[in-house]
Amino acid sequence: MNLSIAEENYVKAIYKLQDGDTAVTTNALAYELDTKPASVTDMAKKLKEKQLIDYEKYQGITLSSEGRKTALQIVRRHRLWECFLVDKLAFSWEEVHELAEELEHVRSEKLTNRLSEYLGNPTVDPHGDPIPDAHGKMVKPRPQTSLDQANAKRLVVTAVTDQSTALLAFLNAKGIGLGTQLEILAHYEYDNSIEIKIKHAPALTISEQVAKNIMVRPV
Amino acid sequence: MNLSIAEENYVKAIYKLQDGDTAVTTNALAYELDTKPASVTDMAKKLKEKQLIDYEKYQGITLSSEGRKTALQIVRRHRLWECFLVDKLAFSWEEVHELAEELEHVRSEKLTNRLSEYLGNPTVDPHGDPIPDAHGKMVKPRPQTSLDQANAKRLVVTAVTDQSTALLAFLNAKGIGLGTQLEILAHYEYDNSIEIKIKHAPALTISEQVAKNIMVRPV
DNA sequence: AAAATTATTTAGATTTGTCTAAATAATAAT
DNA sequence: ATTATTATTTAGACAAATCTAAATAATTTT
Ligand SMILES: [Mn+2]
Ligand SMILES: [Mn+2]
Ligand SMILES: [Mn+2]
Ligand SMILES: [Mn+2]
Repeated sequence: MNLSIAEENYVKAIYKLQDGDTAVTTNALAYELDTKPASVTDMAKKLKEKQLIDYEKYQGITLSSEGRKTALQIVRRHRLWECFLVDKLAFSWEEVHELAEELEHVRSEKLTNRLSEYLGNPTVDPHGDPIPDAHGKMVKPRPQTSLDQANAKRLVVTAVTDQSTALLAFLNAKGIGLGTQLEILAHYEYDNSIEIKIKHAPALTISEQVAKNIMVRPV
Repeated sequence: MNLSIAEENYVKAIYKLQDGDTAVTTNALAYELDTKPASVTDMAKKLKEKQLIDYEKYQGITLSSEGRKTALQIVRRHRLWECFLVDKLAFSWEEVHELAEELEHVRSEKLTNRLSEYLGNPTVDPHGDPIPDAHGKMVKPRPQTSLDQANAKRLVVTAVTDQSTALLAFLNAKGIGLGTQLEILAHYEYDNSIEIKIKHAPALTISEQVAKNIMVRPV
């Protein structure tokens, strides 16, 4: 099956939005891909034709098993390139998504596998997201919760769910990255902000919105 | 100026075919890009509109100075990725052109420059072709001639002009690569074939066609 | 200098991916 | 149970990149 770049982007977006077997809505997909619902409907028909998705009028979209396989390959390439950019070319984590968005469309299994090997077959990308292996298998991430719901006091950052440049740049500024260890000093119930302390740095307070997007596990 | 992948491929092909200020013909470009002359004419109008080429009906195509700048950037990216694939991912020289043909279209100066730096700012690619620097400047290659016209007896291979997989695979089989030192043992005037000797290997005879595509200089 | 050949361009279609505006379906509010 | 709102689809259009077939220009041969 030879997919265009546009088709690949749709398949990847559906994969991202599909939670379990809940169908993805036309509007959600349009918003994610920064396009119009009418365009999504058009593409849905094409992807159904190619048997990458299950789709019935007004019923939303789910990936077929073929579609899921395809999505995992694209995600694999995306995350491997992100690793390359960060580990080898010294890009920072907020710069790589956009570039990987293009690099992911170079469809060569040999290239992908060589790249993976060259990087030491990494299992997570610079944002803490798991990287599918050549067969589409991902390591099950160790149990993690968002920072706003963490019980333990001493935590380590394992991933970031919102990967917008804005949030990542904010976290950079505050010295928070993957692997950063932190301690919860206080929860303020007024706005659900959280006071945390990172080693060798003054305590700081972060908003609920930020805390929701930081994944952590007990250290 | 935001160019599509198709437009970039045209600009690069024109750059490749244009020898000095001789105009590139519609047919030559169609053949190079594996497309039809009618399509070339269509694209010529678009590229002229964008001021990347000079073009008048029936008069052929030449790059404008803007077009030349653009072409050099694409060539730079292409050749850097080829270096990456060979030097870092252990691809062999006949495999990389096709992949670089896609990677070259990721337009990020930062990525390009970081990649160059990571590779040690190479000045020639795996086929012996010079790599433009960030300003489009290339090292002037040291004087070289094709093997069929070489006078000296002891030579070193500096480049290959035909980069088809067929030729490169043939050269691999015969143990000939960039930097290979060889000695001319005989010219056979019957078919202009050449007998050569590479260190630690039996002598071999290569056809005129092969010899024409191997660039050498005296060792 | 015609005639024949080759090169190039035009005219008109097609495919892909997108859009706007209008129609219809589904869902929520009264 | 209507009505209003929201979500989705359809109809029709457009730009990009390509094609085939036909027309025209340029070049070469006789
Ligand atoms: Mn993408
Ligand atoms: Mn990522
Ligand atoms: Mn290309
Ligand atoms: Mn090359």
